[in-house]
Amino acid sequence: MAHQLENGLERRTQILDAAVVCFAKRGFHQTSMHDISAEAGISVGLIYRYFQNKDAVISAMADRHKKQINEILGQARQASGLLESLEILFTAHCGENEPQVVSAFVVDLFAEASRNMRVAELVRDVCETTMNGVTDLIAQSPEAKATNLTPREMAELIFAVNDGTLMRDVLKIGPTSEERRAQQLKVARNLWRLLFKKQNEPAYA
Amino acid sequence: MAHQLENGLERRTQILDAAVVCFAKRGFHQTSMHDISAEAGISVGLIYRYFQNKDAVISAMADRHKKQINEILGQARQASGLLESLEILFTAHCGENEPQVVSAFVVDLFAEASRNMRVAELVRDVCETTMNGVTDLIAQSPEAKATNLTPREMAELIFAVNDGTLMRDVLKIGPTSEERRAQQLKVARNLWRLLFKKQNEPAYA
Amino acid sequence: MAHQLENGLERRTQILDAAVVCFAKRGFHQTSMHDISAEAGISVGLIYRYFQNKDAVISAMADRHKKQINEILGQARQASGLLESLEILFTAHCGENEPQVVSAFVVDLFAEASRNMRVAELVRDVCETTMNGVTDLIAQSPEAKATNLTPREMAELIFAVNDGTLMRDVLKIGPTSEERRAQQLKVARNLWRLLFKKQNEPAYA
Amino acid sequence: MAHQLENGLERRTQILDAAVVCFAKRGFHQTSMHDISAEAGISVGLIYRYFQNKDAVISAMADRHKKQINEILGQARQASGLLESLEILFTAHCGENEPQVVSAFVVDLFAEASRNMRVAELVRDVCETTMNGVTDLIAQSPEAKATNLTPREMAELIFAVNDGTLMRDVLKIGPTSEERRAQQLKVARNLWRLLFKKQNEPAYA
DNA sequence: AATGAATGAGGCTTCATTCAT
DNA sequence: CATGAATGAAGCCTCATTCAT
Repeated sequence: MAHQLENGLERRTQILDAAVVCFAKRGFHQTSMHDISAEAGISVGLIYRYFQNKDAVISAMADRHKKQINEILGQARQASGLLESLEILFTAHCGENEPQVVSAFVVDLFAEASRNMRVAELVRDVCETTMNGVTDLIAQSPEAKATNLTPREMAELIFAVNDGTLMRDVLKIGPTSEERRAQQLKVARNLWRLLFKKQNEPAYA
Repeated sequence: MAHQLENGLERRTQILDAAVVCFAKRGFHQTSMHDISAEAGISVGLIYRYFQNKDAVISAMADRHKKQINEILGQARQASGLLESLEILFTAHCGENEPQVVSAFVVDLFAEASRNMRVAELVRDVCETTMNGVTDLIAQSPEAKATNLTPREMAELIFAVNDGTLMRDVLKIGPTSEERRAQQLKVARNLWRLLFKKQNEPAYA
Repeated sequence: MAHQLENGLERRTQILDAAVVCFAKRGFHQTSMHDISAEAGISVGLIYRYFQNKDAVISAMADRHKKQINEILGQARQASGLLESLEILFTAHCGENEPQVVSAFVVDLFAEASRNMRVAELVRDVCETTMNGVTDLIAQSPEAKATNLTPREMAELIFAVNDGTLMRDVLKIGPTSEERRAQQLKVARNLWRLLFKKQNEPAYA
Repeated sequence: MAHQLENGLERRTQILDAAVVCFAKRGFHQTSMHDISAEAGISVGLIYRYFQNKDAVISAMADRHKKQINEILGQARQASGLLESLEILFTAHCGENEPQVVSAFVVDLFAEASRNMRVAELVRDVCETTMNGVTDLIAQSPEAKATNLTPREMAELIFAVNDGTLMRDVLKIGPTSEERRAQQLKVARNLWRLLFKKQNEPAYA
């Protein structure tokens, strides 16, 4: 029984892993169920044992995305300083080889959210949760500069920059992905520098 | 002949007007040619007289988007101050009744850019052109604060915020669209305030 | 415009003609849309211009069946005597070469009626209309024997026999279809003889 | 071994019991093997241990139907009079709570017979056996009126009415199933009255 | 120039059947 | 004996595209 549940979860994971590859490559609605099954190395029919239909796969992907983001938020909370937290959050979508979050997929997710209520709710929830989490981190941090901005407003700026960077990432501007990521991080850091002192920077400096 | 060209242009415009409505509502790939023809009040076949195929319609949309953004950039350049310029650029996607730029469409456009080279090139071009334009505006402006940031870096931050805001806009968070727009503008202004002095603010203050 | 309507009707008729052949041969649910299109000599997609889906084809078939039966009832009403009327009604489903009503199709129609409300209503309506029609014919006819049966009861018996004969017809019992039909007619006539005098038979005989 | 055969028979019965429920509800070809397994409370695979394939289930159902009808014919033969015999036969398909014969299933069976030789033979056999049985009963009965009809012809009429009634039964005309059954029985009795004297009715009356 | 009927490939989904456990 | 995961063929339906009128 436990074995079956395990198997069920593994299959779902296997399918979602295949799906995210396809979705990132071709988008939700240009990806056929056959594409997913081929990528997963299973038959089409098997997908339907684990997901009611294609929409359910999309919703499950959105759901998994939410969980991944929440995990990353958890990691960010445990970082030793605000800037490190922000870096963890920011870097989520540009991890070395296999980014935990694939920009093309996320942009598609937002596009889908504008038409698919189920997805919209999930994405909204992600946004609110992370926004609140970061607002708290900022509020508890001694590093805020005197900018006349509330922690909430700072968080809003930070996420606007993160999301904008993510959105532009799909354009693949820049020679290599490494350079692109470095460039993106520099932009974000420029904002952080406007908002926060370095952790080890003395307050009076 | 001139008349026919006129007609041709009008037809193309009519079709693209219909297409953007459909694309924003349903996305590129869930919009059928029939949807567009119905929205335009013409027959399906007629679309093929003015566009080679559906992809050509999408490309033409991207092209038109590029022109619209360039127009807005032109307006921004003629504004009397940097902040006004930025506001013109920012407000492009949340004009009162009929926004010149519809967020759901733009997010779809970016999603499409990640798969469609022709679209990717157009969008990249838009980004570079506007980025350069704004960098110039900043460089020529006396309003920059001493932030250790180059005009380019400031422009990067500004566009990251603009795009991030656009992307989140599709989530329709906020009770009314007016309130949503007001909130979005506040976020952007918070960044501008970090970067620039008010136009009439004396330099020595 | 009239031409298009004509065409529309012709196409529908063409499709329904093909459908009834397939339905009689294989049954509603073993007939594929491809079967119908092949029989009609058109493409699958074209069927969907004239019918919303397969169920709509089935419903339309039921509807057409209803109209055909009503036509036959009309002919029966204009016959010169009760027995001739009954013969017209009875013979409807065993016309010489191309029976107006194909027994296998009708049995399927009844089977479908037990699961498909739309079809059930149509079939019920056919039954009631014809039953009422024959009841009237009997009531107005001088040929009824003194059997203590009301016209309605006679009609009920007559239709029970007609339908039972139709149902058994699908078993193809009997060497040739001609002999089968002759045999079926004999059974029906045996009932009629129990109920009615011959038209030219004097009442006192 | 005996135990296994027993088990085998029980399993087959269990499966056929489930199948007839599904078949009556949805028809042969809209019933999936999964439907049957779910109704029987067993796994899909198990059905294939007892039946070669779906067609074999259908054939077995037809076979069982034949046996049930033969049983009913046996009961009818042991009745004390012709009319009672006929009533037993007629009532078979409208037994109080769980009719021994479900009309929707039988109509489907006839529909199937028109395409499936194996089923057709079984149904033909049922028809002939019962027809012969009733012909004999009539021949041996003193209750026949002087109608100039042979026992065979009477049997034909009786079965035509029985089958016709069965076929119409699927339309569920009439408020309650009790009333419907009462009405159906009245129709059949009207025929019987035309053909036979009451059992205790003196011959000279 | 304009229509919309027609095509047919391709996508989503179901389901009979098999087979490893 | 029993399960149910797995397969893949086949069915329904949509839609980009063409073409006769």
